[in-house]
Amino acid sequence: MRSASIGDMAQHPSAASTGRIDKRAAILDAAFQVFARDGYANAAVDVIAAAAGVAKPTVYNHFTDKQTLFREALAADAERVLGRNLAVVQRLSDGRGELRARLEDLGVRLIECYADDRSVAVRRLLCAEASTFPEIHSEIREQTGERVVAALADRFAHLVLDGTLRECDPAQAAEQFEALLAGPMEHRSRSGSRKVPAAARRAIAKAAADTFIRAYAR
Amino acid sequence: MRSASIGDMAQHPSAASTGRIDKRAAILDAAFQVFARDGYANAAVDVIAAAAGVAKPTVYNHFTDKQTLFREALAADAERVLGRNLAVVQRLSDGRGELRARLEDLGVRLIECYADDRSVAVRRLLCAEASTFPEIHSEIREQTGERVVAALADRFAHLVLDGTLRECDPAQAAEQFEALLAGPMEHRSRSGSRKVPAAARRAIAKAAADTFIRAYAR
DNA sequence: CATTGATTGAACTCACGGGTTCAATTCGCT
DNA sequence: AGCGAATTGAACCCGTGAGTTCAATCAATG
Repeated sequence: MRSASIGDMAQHPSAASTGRIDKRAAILDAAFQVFARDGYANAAVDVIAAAAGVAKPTVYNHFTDKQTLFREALAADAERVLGRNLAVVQRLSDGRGELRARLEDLGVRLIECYADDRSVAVRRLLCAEASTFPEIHSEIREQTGERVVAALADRFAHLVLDGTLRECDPAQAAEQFEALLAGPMEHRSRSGSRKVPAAARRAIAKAAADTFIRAYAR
Repeated sequence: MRSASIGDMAQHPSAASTGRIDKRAAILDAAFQVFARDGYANAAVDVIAAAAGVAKPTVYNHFTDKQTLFREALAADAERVLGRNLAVVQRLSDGRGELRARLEDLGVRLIECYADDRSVAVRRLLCAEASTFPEIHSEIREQTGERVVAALADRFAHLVLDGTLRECDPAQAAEQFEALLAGPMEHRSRSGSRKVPAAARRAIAKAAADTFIRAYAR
């Protein structure tokens, strides 16, 4: 038994009684973290195996090669991110309060998703390896960013129908609302690589909601 | 100090009669292209040297190592991109026509810069190697994206003073205007890795100007 | 023309990492 | 207990690429 794997098992609470099961999940998880930290090219399979508390051949037993491992790890995490985003967007329909309050709330929650470490890592990896993995770029991006905006557009379409929003193209409104959130977030995270503080995030959501209402509310 | 750098000062883009001069510029240019195409890790110095029409030791004669070469190549191209963007923003002050027309024009031109191959490559490399080159991330991003938005904010401040825009925070307005351009552009370039057609770009600029005016015009 | 310094090509060192092999071991299950 | 599949560790092969060395060459300057 490797002495290096001491703390590795501790990551997974469910790994207590895990003899040999769900090695696969552990590998995927470790792979994503290492890829996110070192980039695809710099990530060594040996390191991933160690991080997963697993021997290198085991990795190649589950995934044919490094590329496959990368694809699956990225896809898995992208799935989670997508799920959280969609859940947040769905909430908009439940809201019964003021439009402004509902939009601000939505904004804050979307920004939370956007700023999440895993989410940032997914976007970064996607962008970084877009040229070497063209397939992934289209697959994941389309099934993630695309669908979130589509879901948002759907919500907005309802708001147009019930007269809360003026007549407009819901898809465009959704695109722009997302842009009003993501753009300033990007801008903030430039100066200083530190995380954008919660207060600033609330301010961004407020500003986005304000501009959006001015442009789209009836 | 290299005495060879004497010739570097002479910015002779025409390398026709170039015996040994401005090898440096050629290397920087080739380096950027190769880095942009293959990513930092996959880019081989041998290949860069070949692309620049130069021997490998010559590369190491001008730049101590691969990292330095990367930094300088990226910085040089980021400079150009920044210059073009600032020039476009400055134009806004000259405009005498309708606010809408001026904003749409600005938008189209900014999108042009944004969609330019070199510009895309700079952003991609910056994002991709942000974790391995934290310094670059702050240096370039601050002195590029930051300054463009700042220049735009300055223009908007004038428009507030002369009553064209309502009273507002020009910095926020600038951030949002840029977001309304960049966000949808990103969104378009996701589905399909092809370039966003000119018509779609005009539509994005139009939509951005429209939303912006609704939110910020007096 | 000769000196000086940049340039060249080619070969070389060295570290790193993807992927494989294999015998020994362990696990899950009956 | 015992069987088969999965896991392990360790060594190994092999390509690749950063960075260096060196003798030969070239361009310019005095």
